[in-house]
Amino acid sequence: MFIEIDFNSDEAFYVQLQNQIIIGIATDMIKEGESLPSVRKLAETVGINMHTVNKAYTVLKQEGFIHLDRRRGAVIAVDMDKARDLLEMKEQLRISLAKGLCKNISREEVHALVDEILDEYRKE
Amino acid sequence: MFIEIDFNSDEAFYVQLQNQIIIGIATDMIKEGESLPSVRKLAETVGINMHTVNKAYTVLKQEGFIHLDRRRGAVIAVDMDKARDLLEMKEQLRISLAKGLCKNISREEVHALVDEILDEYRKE
DNA sequence: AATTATGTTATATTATGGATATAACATAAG
DNA sequence: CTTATGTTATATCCATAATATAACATAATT
Repeated sequence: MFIEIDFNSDEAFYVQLQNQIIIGIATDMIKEGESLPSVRKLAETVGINMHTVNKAYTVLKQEGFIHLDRRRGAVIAVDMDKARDLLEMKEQLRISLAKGLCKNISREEVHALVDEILDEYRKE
Repeated sequence: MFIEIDFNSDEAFYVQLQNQIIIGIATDMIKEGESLPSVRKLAETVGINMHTVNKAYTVLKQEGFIHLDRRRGAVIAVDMDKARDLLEMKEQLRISLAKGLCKNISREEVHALVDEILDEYRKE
């Protein structure tokens, strides 16, 4: 299992789960159609409460990354809607780019950073 | 004053202040060397408590956007350290780009989004 | 010199959200 | 029939956000 909780982080446990699962999907460590462990199993293996895992799964479902059904568990099923997804990413980038502008980070440097990160994800 | 609190937002008041001030700096609405209102004045004009403004200012100081001194108030003074600032932005971009990968947003589309946002900031 | 405004610190209270602990339920799998 | 599953329901504990007062030292103003 590629999921691990940092108990010293100030990030909420359920957010850590979310992010690691999303990175897992992005890097093909877990693929469309495959299942995540049950809420109880994952809770046990990473050492946190069942309800915390359940919350992460619920949010991931709402954001269109997984589909929950009783037979197959938490199945990776990415919901796509280009217009909506682009708008969402735009919102997420706004503050970071404003900070970058303040700090004199150029457009080219941002592009380079984006390429770096995408390359890292593609190689893993 | 370009700062306004959305009392219905789920974002913390002090985070709203932070972000709006950062955007204010990025868009040159407030320039290096100029001062923000005192914690008490800003608190009164936007309708929140003094300590909430103080927290926002304290965080902005720690992140290197303003400098607090007793004579001139909260002065815009952006601290730059390219290596550190680039690393910080990289961390901030990681999750958003992972989400984008899951949703099949291409490198070119991300670059276009970045350009869009930067253009918006530059025109204001 | 006295007053005012400032950032700063301290304490206390309330509300909200994160995390945990049990428990129970309907349903699907074994 | 038993087990495991997602789901729902309470309840408690703790940290954080926000507010309310209060006080203090220092700088600016009068």
